[in-house]
Amino acid sequence: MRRDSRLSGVLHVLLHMAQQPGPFTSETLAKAMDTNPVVIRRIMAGLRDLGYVRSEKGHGGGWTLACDLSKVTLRDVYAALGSPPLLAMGNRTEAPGCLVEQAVNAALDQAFGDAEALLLSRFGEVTLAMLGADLRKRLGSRKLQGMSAHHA
Amino acid sequence: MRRDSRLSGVLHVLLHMAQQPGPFTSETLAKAMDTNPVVIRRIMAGLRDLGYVRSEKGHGGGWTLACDLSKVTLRDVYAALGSPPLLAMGNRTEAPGCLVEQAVNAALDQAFGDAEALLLSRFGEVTLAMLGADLRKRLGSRKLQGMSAHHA
DNA sequence: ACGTCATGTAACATATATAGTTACATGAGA
DNA sequence: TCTCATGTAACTATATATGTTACATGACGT
Repeated sequence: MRRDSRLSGVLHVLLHMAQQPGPFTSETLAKAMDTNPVVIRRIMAGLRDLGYVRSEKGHGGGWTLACDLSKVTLRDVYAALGSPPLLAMGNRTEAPGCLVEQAVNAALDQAFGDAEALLLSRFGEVTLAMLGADLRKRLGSRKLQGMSAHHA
Repeated sequence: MRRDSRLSGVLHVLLHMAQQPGPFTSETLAKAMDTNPVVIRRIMAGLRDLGYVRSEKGHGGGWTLACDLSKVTLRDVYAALGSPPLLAMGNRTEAPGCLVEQAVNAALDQAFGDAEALLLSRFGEVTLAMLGADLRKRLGSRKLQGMSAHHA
């Protein structure tokens, strides 16, 4: 399987939602992401359970943001997904009897642990509000590009 | 499939080989690692191509170390495996047209890049000789444990 | 009440990558 | 020339993310 893209996907959804008031149906969001509504519900389930978003059934239902975007970090979102594995590599055997394997594991675990810690730390530094601000900046420069195209 | 354990596996092999003079057949090594000889040949192929080990066919053949263990780092070994993916996560789409996706990718790429760079850097700091020294230390304390058990 | 809409979820299908296994060709040495 | 060992292709097994279908649950409007 290709690499896990759920974090990327769910952030995409949240940022789309932050651009305009909701609610958004899974189908609408799925079309924007070129995927299936069930996939949306799947990756959003954890966020709903933690109260970052709300979902309503029936007419006028769908997904709504339910958190302060400046208080939720990528690390929170990652945790809401169930904290899936970060690294593609690991030890052959955990808690091996073989001393050779223990020596190898010790060295690798050190490096793996450092990398995971750094990644989580970086995730913790970025809020959804910061992502939104970056997006608005990108939207702004695109608008300017459009205008200069008009002028040209 | 569970996480890629080839680096762990090949280091295990190399450390075993460093403990006594070779050559070692794939079958011997496979038994020590509780796996299949073909798996050994597979993960050793890249190391052979780069000259870190040598392989000989026929009677008395097998695998031999062919490098200065103090000059080869985990990073070299990782590269010899073909530099497989380090991270289990990635972006949904590379080079997306959607600005939302671009904003998400930019944030994640930053974190992913940092983590990968750190991991490679850590790999580069550890030589096979250092692993061997750590192993001998572990072998030593096990021997002492055995002796104190005799005394008790 | 009833029909429609939307989520919730199970079940199944698809795709991809590692690991394990079998089979056989190649080549070295006794 | 027989045996041993590597080199490699091909196939199987397994795990996981993703895509899809089907249906139950519940909310809203008529």
